[in-house]
Order: sequence, then structure tokens, then C-alpha cells
Amino acid sequence: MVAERLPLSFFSDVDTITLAQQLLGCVLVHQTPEDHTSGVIVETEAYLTNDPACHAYRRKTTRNAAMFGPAGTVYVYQIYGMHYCVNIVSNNEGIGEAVLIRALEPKEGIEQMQRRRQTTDLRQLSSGPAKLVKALGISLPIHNGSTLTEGSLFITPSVLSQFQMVTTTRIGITQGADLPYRFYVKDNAFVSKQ
DNA sequence: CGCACGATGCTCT
DNA sequence: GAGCATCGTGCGC
Repeated sequence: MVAERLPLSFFSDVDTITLAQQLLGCVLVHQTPEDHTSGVIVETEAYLTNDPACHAYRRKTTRNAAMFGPAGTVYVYQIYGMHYCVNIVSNNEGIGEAVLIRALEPKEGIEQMQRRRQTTDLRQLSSGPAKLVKALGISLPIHNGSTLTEGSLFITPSVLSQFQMVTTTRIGITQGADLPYRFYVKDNAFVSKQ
């Protein structure tokens, strides 16, 4: 049984905070002819256009250009010189908002993920925004600016029938640190930080 | 166990 | 030139 990609309307018909909440339980998939890895999204953060922590807060630049694309666009950026993080762009074209994917529960292609992450510890495979990018083999040149309705990186519907969601402030930022824009699946072992 | 810190390079000021 | 939506290690308790 192969789950279908979520349609564009899943990303375009809701505001950014709602999308961040509704992405919990959905499955992020990287599928190429030689590779199939995936994980259940268990932690997200919303970044809004009027939010000082948002990369698109000031203006459109080379780095953040993908954030201004239509909902369902992929935004990948490099952080601390050595890591990469992946976002799902939300809201209308021209408005720089997105949802950061912060943690996955490993689902398919676990051996491949273990090779990429150089660890067999399932808890360490994708329990952080840069960890999951490495585990799934997401790359900036290939995926930044791509669309979830086409291409090798996509999202399929929720596999969690019922769960409790926890809302907190976001992790690792100084600006906008008091905003309650982080969401995660309660008691899930793969959330980056309870 | 938890906390502190260094790695490392690009982007924007 | 400063700062960064992180991670892994190393040390102290």
C-alpha cells in the first residue's frame, strides 16, 4: 500500500500555525530510484512574516527566496556552517512564512538512515532538525525551492489516529523567543526536547 | 545525568 | 565582523 502525496490545498488552505499543527502525524518521504526513507513528523515550529525570528522578517534575499514561494514549496537552509534544516512554506506566494520540521519518528528505510547518520541508535536518527535532514538525504541544491506535489521529497497523510499535542516556545532562538509557535506529539520518544 | 562549548561557513549588517 | 531555527563531545556531579 502506497500513501498518496497530500494535495496542494493541504498546505495552501490554512494559516501557518494551523499547518504546523496539522503536519504532526503526517509522513515526510524522500523517494528516489535508489532510496526510500521516511519518518512521521512529531515536532514542528511556525515562522510568521511579522515574527523577528523568521528568516523572511526583513526582506527577500538569495537565502530565503524559497520562503516567498507558494504554499507547499520546500525551503532548505544551512545553519552553523555545517548543518541544514528543512521547512514547508505556507501562506500565499509573496508572503515569507514557513513551518520548520524539527523531528521525525523513523518509519521506512531505517538502515539507510542509520548509515547516513553513522549511528544505530533509533532515538538519535532524526530527533532534531539537522539530524532528520541528514537521515533522509535532503540536500539544499536539490530540494530548496522544490514543490511537495512534484519531486523526490513529499508528504503523505497522517498515520496517527489520535494524540495529544503540546504547545511551547521555540528552541534555539533569541528573537521572538516568547512566542508559542512550537508544537509536538506528547510523549513521543523522537521529539528533540520534551 | 546535565551543562558548556567548539566546530565551521555563509549571510546580512 | 557578528550572528546563526544545531550537534556531538567532554567534563563535572
